[in-house]
Amino acid sequence: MDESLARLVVILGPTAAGKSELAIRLAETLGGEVVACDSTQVYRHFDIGTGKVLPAQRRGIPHHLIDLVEPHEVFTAGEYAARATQAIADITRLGKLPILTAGTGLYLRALLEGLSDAPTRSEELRERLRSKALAKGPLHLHALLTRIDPQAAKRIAPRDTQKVIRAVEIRMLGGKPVSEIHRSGRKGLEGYALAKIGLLPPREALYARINARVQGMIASGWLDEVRHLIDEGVPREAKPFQFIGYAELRENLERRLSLNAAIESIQQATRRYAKRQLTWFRREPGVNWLPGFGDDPTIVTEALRLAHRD
RNA sequence: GGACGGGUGGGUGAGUGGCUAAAACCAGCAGACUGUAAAUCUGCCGCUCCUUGCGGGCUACGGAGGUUCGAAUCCUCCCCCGUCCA
Repeated sequence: MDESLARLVVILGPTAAGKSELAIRLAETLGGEVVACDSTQVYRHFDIGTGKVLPAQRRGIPHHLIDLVEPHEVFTAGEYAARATQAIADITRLGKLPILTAGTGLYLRALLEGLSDAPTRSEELRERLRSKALAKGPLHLHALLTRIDPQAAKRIAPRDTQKVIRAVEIRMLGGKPVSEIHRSGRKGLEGYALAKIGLLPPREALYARINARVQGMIASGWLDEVRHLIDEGVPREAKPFQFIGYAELRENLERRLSLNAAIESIQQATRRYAKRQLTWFRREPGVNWLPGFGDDPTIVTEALRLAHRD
């Protein structure tokens, strides 16, 4: 492999597979720093439920791209890509090895492959479209998209209002059909030799670990965290309150849901999330899949070998 | 011992003679996804066969019989569960 390229290790896999732990181990032995690729960990104050590695557990390894914005702010894949590119360059310049822990497929793709030059989201336009969808039904918006951008409409399910709105937005703000914009420039990350390591524990074991992890989060004060967020006035519409668990626990605090029911529902949502992550990552090219958890010694050994090989 | 109510596919549960392999929901599986992505959305979901078709066969609504051209649905007996009375 090209000696002039800087190395970049990417650890990807479903939630609870042990990405963070593996990243720290690799960082310790290879002289690296961790860069999170996780859409939820960029939010400050939402710590336990998002599975952040807290400073005390980082064993001196710097962690980047965590706690970037306040709960009421909107964060986007494009912004992530820009900041991650910067962080990776900075780490490399210091002579350290950047190690990405990727749970959010879209963010990883935005970073590695880049995004097309499409307009960023416009809250005003979205508000208009959303109320229209509410008044006339989700299919109405799709019909509108079919009129202004038939190609894009064909690729989006009529009821997928979120994606329909995005397509309409691109078409209206960008002045060109979505397909045309997507065909144009897409600048990905360049200049790095990638080592992609995928964690793929057996499904049953993964689910068991997810269940246990949710219990563990509760035991370590997740409810207090949520109570505190509410007391601090974080509005219920704030984006991070959509993350798995936060809505359920708020309901529990409002006495509308028993703790057991909340826990079960969180475990279930997390299992489904893990499945969606696996579906996404399966298509990721060039991944070296390891059949176990990131804290398993044999997996660590394998991962070290893969991280070295370039 | 008596009186009711009930036993349906992995779960909850609708169906009360043919349009029913059996609604709906959940779980599960598979998939899509270029700025909300821990989001949003789609498909499959008894077994099996093939020429993959609104295709064929088999099995299925507690058990065993019966009525009927036809039964998850009606009748008989039995088993189990719940509530109430003794």
